[in-house]
Amino acid sequence: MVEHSELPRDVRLLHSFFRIHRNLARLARRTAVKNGLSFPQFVVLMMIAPRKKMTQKMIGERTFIPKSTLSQAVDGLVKAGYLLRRPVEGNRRESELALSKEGEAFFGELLRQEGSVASFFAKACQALSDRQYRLLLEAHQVIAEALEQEQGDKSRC
Amino acid sequence: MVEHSELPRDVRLLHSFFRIHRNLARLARRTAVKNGLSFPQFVVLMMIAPRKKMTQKMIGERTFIPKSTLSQAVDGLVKAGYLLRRPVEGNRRESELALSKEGEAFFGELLRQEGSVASFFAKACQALSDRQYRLLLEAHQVIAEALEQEQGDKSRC
DNA sequence: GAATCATTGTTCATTTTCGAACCGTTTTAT
DNA sequence: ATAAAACGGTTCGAAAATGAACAATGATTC
Repeated sequence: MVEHSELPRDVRLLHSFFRIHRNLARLARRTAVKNGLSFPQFVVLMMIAPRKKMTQKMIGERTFIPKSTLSQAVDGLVKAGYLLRRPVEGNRRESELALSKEGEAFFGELLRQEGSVASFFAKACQALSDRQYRLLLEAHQVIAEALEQEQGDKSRC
Repeated sequence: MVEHSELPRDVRLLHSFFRIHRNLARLARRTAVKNGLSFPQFVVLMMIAPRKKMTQKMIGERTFIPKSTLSQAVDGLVKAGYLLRRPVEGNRRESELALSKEGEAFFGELLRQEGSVASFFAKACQALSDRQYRLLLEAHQVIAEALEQEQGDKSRC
């Protein structure tokens, strides 16, 4: 194992997230494929599920999925009957996407499957104390905001 | 904005990581492409940089990059002169990969560029207190271990 | 109100990634 | 010692993801 403590703080933070990142990607992809979804499709459902409806534009802004990819992913989900697509009222340019009954059932079931990403996070969750959990979410919030700003920072920390 | 606090703890944790995940993927990909690397190639360098040398097998185990993808990524890096490849001593099956002088310089420079993933994490880093930073790494360690075990958990938390 | 510009989403050609079959090497079993 | 199985890595065809050009709509300016 590499001696991470020798690395600068920022690089170490990057590595820490990278490790989770790779695991998340691996587990999410596995869950998606097992259920006949592409990875972007999984991301779209993940994003829309708690809100029930969103515009395609909004999904693009939040997920950073390139719009050509997004367009195709959404198209597949609509054809599969998991999403309902219609133009936004009073704006024929944007599309509004809503989770269908079938989509809701499908995705709920998918997350509940043994071996799904969610099941692993359930386990991870149990390994954290309440306090750890709360502080983790707070820290993530701060970090996400930093990553979503326009410019990075050259100075080390 | 969705009312995340209504979601179960595990799903909320998943969403929290997902947000960082998408940002990390976006920024890392941007940094990679800007420097003529594919995403897996970036991951390989990221992994090998602090250790200087690793076997290809080891990289595969830690990154979860499919071996066909990994093989091609490594091949490109070798051809570009960033990695040195030779069979492991006493085992003609595995290959040992080492960062070349050029590779080290290249990757170091890449991380230092304005707008690189690392620069964004430097900024994020500054937004955290020492205590937050320490607790974050601890929590990540616990979570990564849970994700890397064989089986997930069906029960909620 | 016509012309120009910006925005949202789609299409399509290209590039990237992946899984399956495969090859050579090492290990295990008999 | 030989056969069989396991392993690490590569190759190659198929599938997925991407960027660039485009079409349709909406906003802005003169």
